[in-house]
Amino acid sequence: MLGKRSEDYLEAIYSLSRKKGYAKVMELAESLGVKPASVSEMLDKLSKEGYVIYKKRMHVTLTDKGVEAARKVREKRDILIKFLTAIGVPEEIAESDACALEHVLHPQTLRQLRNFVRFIESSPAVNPRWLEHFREFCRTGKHPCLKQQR
Amino acid sequence: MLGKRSEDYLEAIYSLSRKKGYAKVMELAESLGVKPASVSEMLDKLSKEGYVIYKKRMHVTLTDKGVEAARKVREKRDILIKFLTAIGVPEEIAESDACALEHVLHPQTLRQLRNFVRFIESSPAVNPRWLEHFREFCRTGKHPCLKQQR
DNA sequence: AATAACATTTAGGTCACCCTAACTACAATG
DNA sequence: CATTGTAGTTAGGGTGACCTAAATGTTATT
Repeated sequence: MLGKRSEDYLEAIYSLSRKKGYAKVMELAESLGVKPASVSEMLDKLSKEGYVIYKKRMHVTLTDKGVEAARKVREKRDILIKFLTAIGVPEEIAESDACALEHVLHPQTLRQLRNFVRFIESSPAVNPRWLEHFREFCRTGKHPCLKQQR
Repeated sequence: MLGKRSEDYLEAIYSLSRKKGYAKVMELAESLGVKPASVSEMLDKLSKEGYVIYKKRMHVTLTDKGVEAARKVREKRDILIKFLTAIGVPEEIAESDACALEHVLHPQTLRQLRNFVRFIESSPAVNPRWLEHFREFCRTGKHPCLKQQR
């Protein structure tokens, strides 16, 4: 089974490939915050496991299996980013947290998050009332519906 | 710095201590899903680092430092559990996911999650309208406000 | 083509955790 | 009080992911 970190590598290869059709060791090292030696190593593993096509000193491409895996990762990540930014986490942080989160969540949990994101997105208004309220709550610490109470 | 797994150990010790005032190796192994040998080892480490008081073959207690650390973990976990169950993740799963999540989240993310939980809790109604709507959305896949549309 | 500059790989570690198997301390019971 | 069972420890390994330093292959420049 695909280790947690392997998924990150696949996703990184996927992203980098979108432009040029392949990825290089250096770029991967850079984008994963890791030394080239580690990438080299990991690529061997991924290639043995059939996720990438990789001959030493050549560039990397994903196999079909690899693409599929990478897509799944991307999809999860997107849900998480959307959710996190919706509740007011700054983009930067949302992205890196999403990265970390996607590994550990139970599919059911992910399903609910997906639901939640869809729920927000499918709301009649661009900013549903309650989301507005939430934002205000974050600013003021008070639920706007309780303003005049107490 | 306290490794991810160390936090789990501290939290487990904390929980087990609540009743009897201390924890035993076996219980910890059990509750962490790990063999006693591993616990023994970890306890040595935690004690060297000043989080627990532990003499071989005696029971374990947390130092003040240990309690503080454990409390932080518990607090994070609670927020996460509340949030996850609020969006409809089953209790069981929410608990184990919360466990995994607490390690990886940026403080800012956690802050927003905390906000979100408080927001829900401080709502005038026990079940705010939108939460009802969300539940319905989960069941039916449709946003209730759009019922008669298209 | 020779050399310099850069990209990649290899070899040999480290670190945090976990495991098994064999051992030891201890308490309980006959 | 000797025996047996249980809790805990030790020793020795293993794994995954990372690193540094020293090759080695590749490309570009003169």
